[in-house]
Amino acid sequence: MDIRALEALRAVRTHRGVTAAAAVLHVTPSAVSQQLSTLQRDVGVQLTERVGRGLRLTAAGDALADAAVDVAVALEKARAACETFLEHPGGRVSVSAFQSGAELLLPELLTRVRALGTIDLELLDEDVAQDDFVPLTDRVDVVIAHRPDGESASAGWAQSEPGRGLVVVPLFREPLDVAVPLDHPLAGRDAVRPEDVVGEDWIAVREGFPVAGVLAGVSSGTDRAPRVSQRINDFHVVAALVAAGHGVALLPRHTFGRHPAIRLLPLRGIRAARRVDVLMRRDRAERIVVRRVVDELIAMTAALDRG
Amino acid sequence: MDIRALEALRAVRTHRGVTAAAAVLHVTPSAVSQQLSTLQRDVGVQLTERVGRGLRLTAAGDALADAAVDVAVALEKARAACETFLEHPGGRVSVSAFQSGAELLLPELLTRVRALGTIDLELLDEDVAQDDFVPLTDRVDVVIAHRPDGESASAGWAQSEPGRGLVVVPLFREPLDVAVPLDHPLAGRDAVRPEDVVGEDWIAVREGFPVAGVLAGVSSGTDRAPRVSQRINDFHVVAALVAAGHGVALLPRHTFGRHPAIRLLPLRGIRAARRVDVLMRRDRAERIVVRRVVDELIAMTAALDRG
DNA sequence: ATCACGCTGTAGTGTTGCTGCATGGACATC
DNA sequence: GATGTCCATGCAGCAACACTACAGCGTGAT
Repeated sequence: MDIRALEALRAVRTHRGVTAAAAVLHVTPSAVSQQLSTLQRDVGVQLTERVGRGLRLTAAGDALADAAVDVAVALEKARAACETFLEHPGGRVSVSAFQSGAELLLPELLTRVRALGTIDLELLDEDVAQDDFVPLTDRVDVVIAHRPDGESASAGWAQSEPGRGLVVVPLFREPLDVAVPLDHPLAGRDAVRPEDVVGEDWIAVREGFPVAGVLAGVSSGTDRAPRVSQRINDFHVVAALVAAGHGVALLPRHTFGRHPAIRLLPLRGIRAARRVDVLMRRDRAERIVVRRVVDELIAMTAALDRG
Repeated sequence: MDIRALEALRAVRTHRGVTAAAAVLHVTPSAVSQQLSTLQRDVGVQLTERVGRGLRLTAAGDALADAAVDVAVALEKARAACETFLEHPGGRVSVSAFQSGAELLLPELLTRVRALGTIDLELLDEDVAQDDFVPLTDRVDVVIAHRPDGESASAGWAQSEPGRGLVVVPLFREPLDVAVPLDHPLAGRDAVRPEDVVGEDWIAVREGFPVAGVLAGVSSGTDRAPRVSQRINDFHVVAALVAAGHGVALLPRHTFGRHPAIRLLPLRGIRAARRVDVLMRRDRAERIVVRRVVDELIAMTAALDRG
């Protein structure tokens, strides 16, 4: 029973296919396919089944993939057991964050981790759809992700059920405020209610991306649906559009609270917020250096609302 | 980090040397040595150190070996997870027992396991010194071993501390009675006391073998040491010698209670007994078929004194 | 009907891990 | 103090394994 084959099985599950799995494992699909077949021959049970032109794990394959997580965790614990005898646990840790989270967190994180000494961080900004955060954990040690407030962590992140190989560490809750230009009629207000702003032209994020659904909550207290005039993912572009008077938008408070050309108005009456979490593969989370990095993130965000 | 290398590390620890480890792994010492060096290069910590002309694990190596046990257990759990989807979990299970235990248990065990169906047993009788039962678990799935009564399991079996990779399942406690020939002056008694028999000529087992120390307990209540005239390990030879009037001996009650030519006299006043345990490597114990076999052993001996 | 996509075999190749043997250090014996 | 034995380790050679490249085939989309 080969470790690499178990790894391949996990990858096929999370990425729903041999080809995608092969990509993250940096091998050809043929190699993954062969690993699966040898694994299958070894255990004597059907592990995968064709569905359409794709592939899916059987119940046995699913169980084995779950067990494979424990194997990977045990292996990483073994490595960690040795690292405790090293005076300077070094190594490379990759961290990815969605765009605005990266802006808010990564500079200070890099400063703090540099101060720790021997860990060298590899920062990435990955702007992906909501469903693609979890697969990212196969390529990146620490994934900083966000999701709409209100969902439970296990509902927000697929495969976060215990044993499924995902560790979720909540960092903070960040309110989403209504951004208006400085010369907007509401700009002088301390806060707004949904009915105050539901009639505006809205600039939203693309469908499928995190917090896209939050805007729908604005209309929940009213009888109208918000009118979305633009769909822009980059919050800085959104802010520039708002500043220029092309509409209003929901923007994260901590990242854009000090923007000079727009005004952020808290929403009263509904919970408009996103939650920022750290996602990790359970085995990666065992690495001491990874733990250190996450500890820094927790310390950095301790002052923020943990909600 | 290779599984086989971790396995090699464990073997080097239990067998105290590269050569002995290589023997149980069915490879050359050179291969084991190379596995250790690649493992060492991988983790970056010294794992072994020369001591005399031999080799010993460092603290780091010891910790890694402990962690390696968990890896092996996780791997075996993975295999077991697949086997639950198999309707007939089959496979080979090897069982070894010390000589008299084998005589008492193995015939019925074989009958019972045959009745279960697809498991094929590989029986072995291994008469080894007390310290050599634990290393046996590397070659045999289920080791039936015995030890003097009164010792705790962790004292009796090296490496049985939690995490050390050994599972101990107590089976039963078997009294050791004084065997005398039928025409012996004491043969009519229901029981004897140490002072009754301490002056006899004793036939004992060789030093270092299980229950060798129990005879010393006979003299504890008296001021004399028992006179050992012969040292014979095979209980049937011992019984024949006793029957021929060449001395008395301590023999296990359940195995020799019905011997026609000797009489077994319970010892009053001291606890003269041995304990029979099942020893397994933790990873081997995870196999479903191994569990089945052990369950049969437990059921077979349920009627005996579990002490 | 054609194309595109995805998984799976097969042949070829590069790497890996093992064996066999020689070396050097450590303990025991004479 | 010299010799022999035992044990771990390095090196060369070899065999087995795992991956890549490519072709084939089934499925779904255009």
